[in-house]
Amino acid sequence: MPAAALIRKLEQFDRLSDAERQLLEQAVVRQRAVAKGEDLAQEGDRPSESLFLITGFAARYNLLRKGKRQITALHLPGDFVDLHSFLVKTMDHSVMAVTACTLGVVPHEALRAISETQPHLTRLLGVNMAVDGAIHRRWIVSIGRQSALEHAAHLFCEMFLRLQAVGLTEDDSFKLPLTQAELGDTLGLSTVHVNRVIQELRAEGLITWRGETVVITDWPRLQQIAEFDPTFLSLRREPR
Amino acid sequence: MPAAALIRKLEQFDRLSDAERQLLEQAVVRQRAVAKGEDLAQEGDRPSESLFLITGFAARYNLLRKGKRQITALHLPGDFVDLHSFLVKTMDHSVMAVTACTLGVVPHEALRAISETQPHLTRLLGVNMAVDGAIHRRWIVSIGRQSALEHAAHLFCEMFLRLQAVGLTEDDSFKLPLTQAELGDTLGLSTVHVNRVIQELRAEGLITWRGETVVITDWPRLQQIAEFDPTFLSLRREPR
DNA sequence: CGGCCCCTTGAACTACATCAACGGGGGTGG
DNA sequence: CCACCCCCGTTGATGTAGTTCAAGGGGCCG
Repeated sequence: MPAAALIRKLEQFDRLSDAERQLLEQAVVRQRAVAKGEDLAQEGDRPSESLFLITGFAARYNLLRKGKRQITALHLPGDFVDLHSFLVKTMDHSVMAVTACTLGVVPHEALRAISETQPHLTRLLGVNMAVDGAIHRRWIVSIGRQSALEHAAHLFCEMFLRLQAVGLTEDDSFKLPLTQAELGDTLGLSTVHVNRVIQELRAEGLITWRGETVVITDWPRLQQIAEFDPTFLSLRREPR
Repeated sequence: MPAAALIRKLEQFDRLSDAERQLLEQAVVRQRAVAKGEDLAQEGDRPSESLFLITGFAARYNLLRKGKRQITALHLPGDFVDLHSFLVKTMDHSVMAVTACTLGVVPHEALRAISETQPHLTRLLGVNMAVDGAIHRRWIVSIGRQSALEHAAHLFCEMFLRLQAVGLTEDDSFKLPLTQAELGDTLGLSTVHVNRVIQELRAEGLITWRGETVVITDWPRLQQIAEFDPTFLSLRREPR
């Protein structure tokens, strides 16, 4: 069932019919494995297929002169990493495998076929893109107007809820397979400062983070510091 | 022809048939005028219609505790300000009229009808959302990893090309009806620093900006400083 | 004529960046 | 199996881009 992760993700937004589930299964023509650190796609590419994560973590990023890097999205199982490439044709960013990943491959022809005959499924893929956009906007707010501590707190809240929605949390903990340098490129901070912010979150008793395991030890206060409001994730199932 | 601005915008991406143009005209059930400074929509709303700009400038924004504001998108004639509300139901941000605006009102029922029977038009609305997302990502890169000067330069490049695409530039100049405070909320900077950055752009001979009129006096260098690559705007017409 | 906005300038402050260095753990090659 | 080394987290010291506070002046609207 290579499409299982994708189906679970879309079912966060609305119920799928059996027929729709079956169509999604058929749309996944093969799987692809990518090693940690490899690129799944690169800026400037004009791919003929879109990819979603079955297992692993991936990140969209852009590079600037002087080697600065900004990560613009983090993706986890069930997420499309480049659904938009079906519509906008040329990639405006690269995508890297943060951990080893397995991916489901959906040809653009299959997406086009869905868009021609499956309005409801098409809308759900649209919801998917819209939620990506909502997350992007919330990141803009965090980078633009919150302190490093608040911003980091917000990211932990977001990752917790997104992982919980796909069954990848355990009680108050989850796996976060990012280095502090990668987290810096996500938050727009230097590695050194990320380290200090993490230590402050720990010292305040808000989280622990050893190895890959994050434990949220004071959710209410973390949420309050981050000014986290989960609405933007659209994690409620309703008719669409 | 209340839908004219919208039609022109969608035709940036691909040709429309006469039938499609007519459907868009019918989808606009009325117009709405909003005074400068008023909100067109507010965070938490669950609107039953989407709005696009016929004339004027609008901005999406979020407020934080302590009154900090971040603008997450600037919109100009032809742009939907809340197309996603059709799919995600509840607004995760507010929208304000930066200038007096006239808006086209498209009921969600009309969008649903289009999604049921007009796959090509539906894809073009999807392109619209995807480009919004691409702009969001580029803003994340600018806020996160570029200096205030580079970021401001990038915004001027972006606004110039987007306005040019809808015929609102004249040679190298365009109207930018933003105050420096609003620009600060867009760039994630204080008003004072915006003022200094603008002065530096002027001193370097890159732009002039008096009243509402911006003139780009050295496009190549402005683009180079900003690391501006127009690809993310998808301003090429191709089959979708 | 009065009162706001809005732009502008100066001065002091601070959050975060940069530079430099070290220790531990895990993988790799000899 | 051991040794090396590189990546990753951590800490200290210093530098700086951007913030904050304060104040004045010009234009436009009531």
